[in-house]
Amino acid sequence: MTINENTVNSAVNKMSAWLSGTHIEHTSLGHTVTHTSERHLDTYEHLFFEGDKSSHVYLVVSGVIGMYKLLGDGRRQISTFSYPGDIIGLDTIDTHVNSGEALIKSVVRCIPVNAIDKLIRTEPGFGKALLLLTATELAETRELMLSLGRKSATEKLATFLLSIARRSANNGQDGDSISVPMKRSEIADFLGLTIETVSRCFTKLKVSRVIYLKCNSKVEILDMDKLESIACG
Amino acid sequence: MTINENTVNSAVNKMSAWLSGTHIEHTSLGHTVTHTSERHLDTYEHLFFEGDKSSHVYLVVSGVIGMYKLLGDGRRQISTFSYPGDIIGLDTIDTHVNSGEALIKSVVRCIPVNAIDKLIRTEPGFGKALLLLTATELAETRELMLSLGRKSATEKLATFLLSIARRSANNGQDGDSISVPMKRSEIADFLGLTIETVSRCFTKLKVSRVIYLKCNSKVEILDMDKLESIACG
DNA sequence: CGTTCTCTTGAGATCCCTCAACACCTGTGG
DNA sequence: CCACAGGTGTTGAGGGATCTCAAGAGAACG
Repeated sequence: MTINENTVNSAVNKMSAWLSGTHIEHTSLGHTVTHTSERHLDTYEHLFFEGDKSSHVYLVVSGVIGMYKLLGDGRRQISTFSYPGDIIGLDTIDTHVNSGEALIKSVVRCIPVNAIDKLIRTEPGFGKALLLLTATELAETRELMLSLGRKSATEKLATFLLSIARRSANNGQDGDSISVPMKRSEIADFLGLTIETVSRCFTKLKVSRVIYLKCNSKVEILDMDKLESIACG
Repeated sequence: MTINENTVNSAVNKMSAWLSGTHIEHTSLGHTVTHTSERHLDTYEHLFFEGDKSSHVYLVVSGVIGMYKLLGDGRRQISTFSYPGDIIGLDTIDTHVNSGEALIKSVVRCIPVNAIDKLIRTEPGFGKALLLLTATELAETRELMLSLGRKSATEKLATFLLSIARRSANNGQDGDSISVPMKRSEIADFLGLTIETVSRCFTKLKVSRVIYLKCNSKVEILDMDKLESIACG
């Protein structure tokens, strides 16, 4: 078996199918899958908190979930934003190591962990697909570390906007006109900056005609080459 | 199956046994396992570079391997240090996303990826153990992001020393007298700082009697409570 | 006993943070 | 319709943590 990007995409698709039940109906696991349920979250509502026992894995159906950790004095680091199709809880062994909060109204499908265990034992390829997804998430997280540890504020923001643009393009949407559903404070906590610095960097990119802001949550990328060269230093 | 820290430790042990062959001898996979080989690395020798096709997964036998990424202008971010017992390549799908370099003379066992695939298909529990390891590594990486993004220089160094101390204690060694096998420049590239700042923070911890330096690679922790309170902000 | 590499320390520069004021938007109630 | 309040984003001024540049101290090695 050759493993490449297509394999991963296929794993993502199959995974979504498995977890939302379309795959499973035809198997002996139909019973288990009827136990999955949807959960609707309002803006700022939490899916779970750091330290909670982990009972489920979640498939994001719509909206955006932010995963974060806090320091004692309130400093926050958002480790990832989870979009529709993403799976939440792959970093979880026994208890949640992050808190998960809906940034906007969101819907998730809840899969009990014992259902996951059962799928691993009984569905050929499921465990492998889960492993590929987790490996991909690990690789992405380490890419982020490069941003956090070694890039300047503007480089961080450019990198962030590019990652959203690429995600958009991968989903068949326009990669040049992107939607940024999170607030400045959430971007700041993701990039290890303050809201003021994020705002100033947006202004800098605006003034240099690299981006155009239709509104605070709609960014048009005017000069993709320049954005990429800023992002890579 | 309840998943907790013991499960993970057991997974690590079993994984090491599987990959070094002691488990496998008794199975039909003895043939495959004879294809694993050891590789000896000198200080600064690379195991692989970012972008290389990934042919193997590696089990660290001795020494320390640093995994890192570079920006175009030479800025470096080390994403993890791999110690004996650790597995390298869990973040890898098709090509390596990091470069792997030996920080000191090291030995690794090389397991071809197709052998991994075979083990997943034939050894019950192997895929699950691999998934647990990858999930643990993801959780640890996200913990690091909190350090990188939100902690001060001294807090970062304290956190780093603590993590080494905990690893030592877990291996049955003295957690108060730890070995720091990496240079200042490697610590700096791991914590997102400069060597000068790392040096100054060492001095600060020394002067405030939290640690004592026998030599540059041997740190004695004099006040564990204080070190922990510094690390958590 | 030089040479080289690493680490430490100091002085000044820089980037980002802090604090503060204000602009903008939205919803609410008079 | 306007006044007002609360949330969010922008901009400015000043300060501080870390970086840069530079010099020198230690350690390792032939």
